[in-house]
Amino acid sequence: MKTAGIRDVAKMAGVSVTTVSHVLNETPHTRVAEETRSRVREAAKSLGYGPNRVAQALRTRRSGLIGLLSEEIATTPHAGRIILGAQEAARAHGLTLVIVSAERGDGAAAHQADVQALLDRQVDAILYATMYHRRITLPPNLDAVPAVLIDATDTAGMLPAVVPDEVGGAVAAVRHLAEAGHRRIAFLNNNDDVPATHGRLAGYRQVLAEYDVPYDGKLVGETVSETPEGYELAKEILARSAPTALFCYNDRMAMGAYRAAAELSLRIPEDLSIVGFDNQEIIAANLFPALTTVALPHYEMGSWALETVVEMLADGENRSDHEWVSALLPCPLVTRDSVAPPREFRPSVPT
Amino acid sequence: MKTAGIRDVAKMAGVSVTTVSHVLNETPHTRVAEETRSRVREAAKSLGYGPNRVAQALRTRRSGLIGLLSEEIATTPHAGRIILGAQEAARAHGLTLVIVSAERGDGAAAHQADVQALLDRQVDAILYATMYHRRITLPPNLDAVPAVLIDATDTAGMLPAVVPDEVGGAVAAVRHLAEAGHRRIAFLNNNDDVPATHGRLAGYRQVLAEYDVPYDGKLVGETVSETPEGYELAKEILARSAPTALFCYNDRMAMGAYRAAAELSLRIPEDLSIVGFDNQEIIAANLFPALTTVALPHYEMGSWALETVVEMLADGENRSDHEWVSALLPCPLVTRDSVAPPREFRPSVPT
DNA sequence: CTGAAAGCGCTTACAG
DNA sequence: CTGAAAGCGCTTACAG
Repeated sequence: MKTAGIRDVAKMAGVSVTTVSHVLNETPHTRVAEETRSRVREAAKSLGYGPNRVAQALRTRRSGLIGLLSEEIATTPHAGRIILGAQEAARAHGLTLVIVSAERGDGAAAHQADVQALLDRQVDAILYATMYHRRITLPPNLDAVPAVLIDATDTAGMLPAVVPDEVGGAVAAVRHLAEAGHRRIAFLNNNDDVPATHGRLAGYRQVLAEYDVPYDGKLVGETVSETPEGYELAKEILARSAPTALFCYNDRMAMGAYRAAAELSLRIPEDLSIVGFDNQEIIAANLFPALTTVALPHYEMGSWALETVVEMLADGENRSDHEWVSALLPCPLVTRDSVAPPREFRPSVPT
Repeated sequence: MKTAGIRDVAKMAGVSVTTVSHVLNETPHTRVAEETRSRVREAAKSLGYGPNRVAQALRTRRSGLIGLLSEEIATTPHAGRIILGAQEAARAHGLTLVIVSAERGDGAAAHQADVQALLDRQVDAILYATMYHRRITLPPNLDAVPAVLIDATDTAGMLPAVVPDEVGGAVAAVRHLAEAGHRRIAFLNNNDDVPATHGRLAGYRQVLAEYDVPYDGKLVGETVSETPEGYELAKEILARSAPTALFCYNDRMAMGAYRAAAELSLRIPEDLSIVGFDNQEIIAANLFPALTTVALPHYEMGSWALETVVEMLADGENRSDHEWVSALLPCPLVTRDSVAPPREFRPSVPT
């Protein structure tokens, strides 16, 4: 039971394979009698014919394959959402995603072999994703096809890149707190030298400036972004500076802050408001009260990257890679139940 | 700057393309002078030649592509781990994974189009994964190539399938509790009609029997496996039956149970031991105390499926799909800090 | 309006 | 030990 080929369709319709190809592909500038067209289409359908994409690829030098190289596919749902965004966009263009999950670490050399494997597969383009927003050095062979970076920028700045707007996300979070009336807002930051750390701090300071509240170093702390450390840091800052709200570097840290609050008998959000970052659903939605946080646009980055690569493929002759514009995608605030006005601002109307 | 082809290598080495093909592929039963071989290899290396896999695929009728159809890629890290397991096994065999994320739901008809797209791509085999362990109806065109089911079994039982050993996982969890001395162990179950629900209950009962403790319906409750409901259910059972330990259907439910315990001023694990299921790292490792739970073997299911499909491909002539054996993969217990002996069993040695 | 033929880059009997 | 040639299933100038 081998599957039907174009020759079978031609035979059945009583035409040449040339004609079959033309009608099935709707080749422009080709006159084929309408009657012939429908004969061909019927034959194709009744044979369940689908063109062999491998043969097409060899002939047209377009494989319709897009390579996605992603670090750390397994650890968080983040990579999954990038994949989903890219995959759905790919499907809309008749493209197929081929995935290779690279070793962790920015070993450009290590990734070179993965890129080569993709290149041998004749992928039309490559999406290169890291597990969190950072600057990387690219494997040199990545220049063989159009490529875009996801959640990363390259140190040489040669490739279009799509990254989350860390500053904007932090602004949304802190402004949300400020609008609720908070002025003593602590920031529990991470201490890595990554864009998220700097960007979120910048957003925090920007909102402070907007509201004319002076930056107070005692309200800001740094630690590795893990829950136990988040707990320690939250306890320390809560004890030291009595903030009415906490802006946490990420949801895991917020989880630690929840515990610190509970230990100090601070109710959330009545006594203390908390905003996180990342929108890790499984944490944010399941914490009690559910955590208001900022979402990272992984799905959107995946689809943006795919769409961009499609444009590059269409317009490849006219521009070189670095002339393509990069994107800063918004990090929307996801409102749940962890924010309320501070005690002193609370209107005296009982709920 | 087009990439080198086999012809370029042949020219450079001063041999025919036939010879190049033979030495690079190490075709068995082919005598080629060692001196010629090294000339060819040097030429290939200096040109950076890698065979065009598309052309190879067309010629050999083996694409080296394995399709992975997965529902719900984005929601949990589960799919990511399946992908990773399959991808790493694929790489070891020189195979490449192509991913399509299917619509949620078991619409065999909807998935048929996705399978067809994979088939048009000439994938050698298909891995068909669902987002959680369940029984499904297969799209009819899935029989065109070797296929294996991941985390699912098909109602017709035609395909090899790899699923987690739900019973065994529950046994490990409950036995762990029993070994610590617990006898009043509550089970907070899910109320869906899925294998996990039935399997985990069976495992629970099995351990009870082992320890000669009679099954007590009052210690078992069902709810949808979400945190708020888990909280309600835990509170109810804790109040009603005073268990010394809780076995939770999954980690999210355990998260609700933690809150119930806190509200009742029950310390974990001193006053109450809790075991979860799923090992959702981000919850289990970040809860306080860290949650002892049972891991689902997603990575292992991915690699098992890939390896099986490779065997089917190698031995395809001799057996039909349904003669291949399915697998029940172990769900190992991951010990963290949420289990201790019950009060009455505690040795009087202070820690 | 339709078709014969070349060729994409390989592999593989087959011949020598 | 090595090579000439056919062919995988398509698309695409080109001719008629």
